[in-house]
Amino acid sequence: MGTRERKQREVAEREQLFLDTARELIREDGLLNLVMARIARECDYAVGTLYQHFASKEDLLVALSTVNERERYALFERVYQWQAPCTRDRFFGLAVADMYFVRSFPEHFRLAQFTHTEVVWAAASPERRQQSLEASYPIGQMVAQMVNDAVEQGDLNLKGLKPNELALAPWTVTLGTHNLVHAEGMLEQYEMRQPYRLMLRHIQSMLNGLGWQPMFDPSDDALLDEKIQLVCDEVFHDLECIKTR
Amino acid sequence: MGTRERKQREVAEREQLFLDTARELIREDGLLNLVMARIARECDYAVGTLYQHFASKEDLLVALSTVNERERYALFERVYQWQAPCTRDRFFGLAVADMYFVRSFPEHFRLAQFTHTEVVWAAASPERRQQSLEASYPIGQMVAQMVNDAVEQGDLNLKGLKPNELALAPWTVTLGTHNLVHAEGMLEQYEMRQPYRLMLRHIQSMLNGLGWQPMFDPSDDALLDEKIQLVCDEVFHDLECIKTR
DNA sequence: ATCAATAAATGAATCAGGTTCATAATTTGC
DNA sequence: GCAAATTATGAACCTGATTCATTTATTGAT
Repeated sequence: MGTRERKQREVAEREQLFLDTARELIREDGLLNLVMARIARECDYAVGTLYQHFASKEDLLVALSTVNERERYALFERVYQWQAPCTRDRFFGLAVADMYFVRSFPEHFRLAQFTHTEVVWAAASPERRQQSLEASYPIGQMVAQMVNDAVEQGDLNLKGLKPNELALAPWTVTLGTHNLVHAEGMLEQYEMRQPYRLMLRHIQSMLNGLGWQPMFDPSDDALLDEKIQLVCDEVFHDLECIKTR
Repeated sequence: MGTRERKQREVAEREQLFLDTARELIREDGLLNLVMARIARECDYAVGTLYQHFASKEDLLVALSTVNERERYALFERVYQWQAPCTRDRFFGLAVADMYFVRSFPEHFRLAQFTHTEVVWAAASPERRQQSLEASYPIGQMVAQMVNDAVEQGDLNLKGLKPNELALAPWTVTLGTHNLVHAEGMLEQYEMRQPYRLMLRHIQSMLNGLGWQPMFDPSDDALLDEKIQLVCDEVFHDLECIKTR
């Protein structure tokens, strides 16, 4: 009989329900206002049941971040599979994918930030931490592979860096941008609009600086639009196109 | 009589004591373990007295972040005053200054991140928020001025960007790096060592990408050392030189 | 179908820490 | 030296995470 596995499936479904509800509550009230009892109540379960799934609030947050990370992987994977003729366009696609990701999971950036704090990280169960790392690891591998592809095509010279070390450069640009976008009052102060469009432009400047061929004129707004559109059309045709201005 | 102003000074001194103690406690136990009662106890005051200075825990954190920000301004200011012959070296000095800053205030990055969260930001008093913005504003002005200087010298072309928009590029690189360095288990996973040295190299690549003259060969380790050393010697001679490897 | 054993669910009780506020101590003005 | 005003105090209150004794449901054997 499949009683045992039905049971397991039910448990897994409930866990997903808890996580989905938590994400929704975070979206509504913010990460810092998330209340465990509220999650349980919304799902019509007792707090104790919630704690049967998650060792602590931190444990739940790491689990949630892991789910998001898998979703991110899925988006990056689509770019990875994209048979673009130009290695640079393909890599640039990752930055665009990142924008699709934040649109769907606007709270992920802050959440990931939070879960990777020592205290929080330590308060999650070892299994959760393991799963979290396992979820983000392949992203790094994929990115490294795309860098390697470019090197093989002769479009890029590592100049002594490891693929991941080179990829760190654009990574910091996206991360830093998320950081600023989420910082209340920060960009407003300097009257910076369209931070994400600026991000894409700066990514292009960065790729220029890394010597990734062919060079790109970052001041050519129309060309940037074109490159963004290319990714939207060829990789994310089923999703509503992102807007950068 | 100077009774009134003596009183004011005493109050200001106590506020500083609270803030210094808070910073120390955060350094010891981490931001998330900061306990208001503990701050008061360490300073031999009652909690109520602490709350006479700060409207809430968040208010205290914003105040602390502001103090740090002023310190950062002081470091940047030194770079700004530096009469370097090369506008690019001078701008690069800001990134080096940032490293001096994180060395002295290792928890500032996370703190600033936290205080600029909507909930926290909203829970601080309007005056604190105002002061916080006022503390970071001149940094932006200074950076923008350095960009303008470079444009005037003919070392840089804004290509349609405002000075702050251009400066955003290296800013995101530093911010993203802090982010990753503070993310438990993240860089370790990809075996990335010397993240801050990589940061400086990537900053140089970014400046190349932005077309800031003269160009720099980012693969030249000795040259990078030289540029770092230059800033340490000419701007921060009184401080122990930072190490990037 | 019934019963004992086992597993799972429950939510009241416990505990930690932020915040308040009535009371006590101190300072001020006269 | 005294009343009023100011400031300091910390016990009490409140919210929310976590636990665990009790209740309820499931399983397996007869």
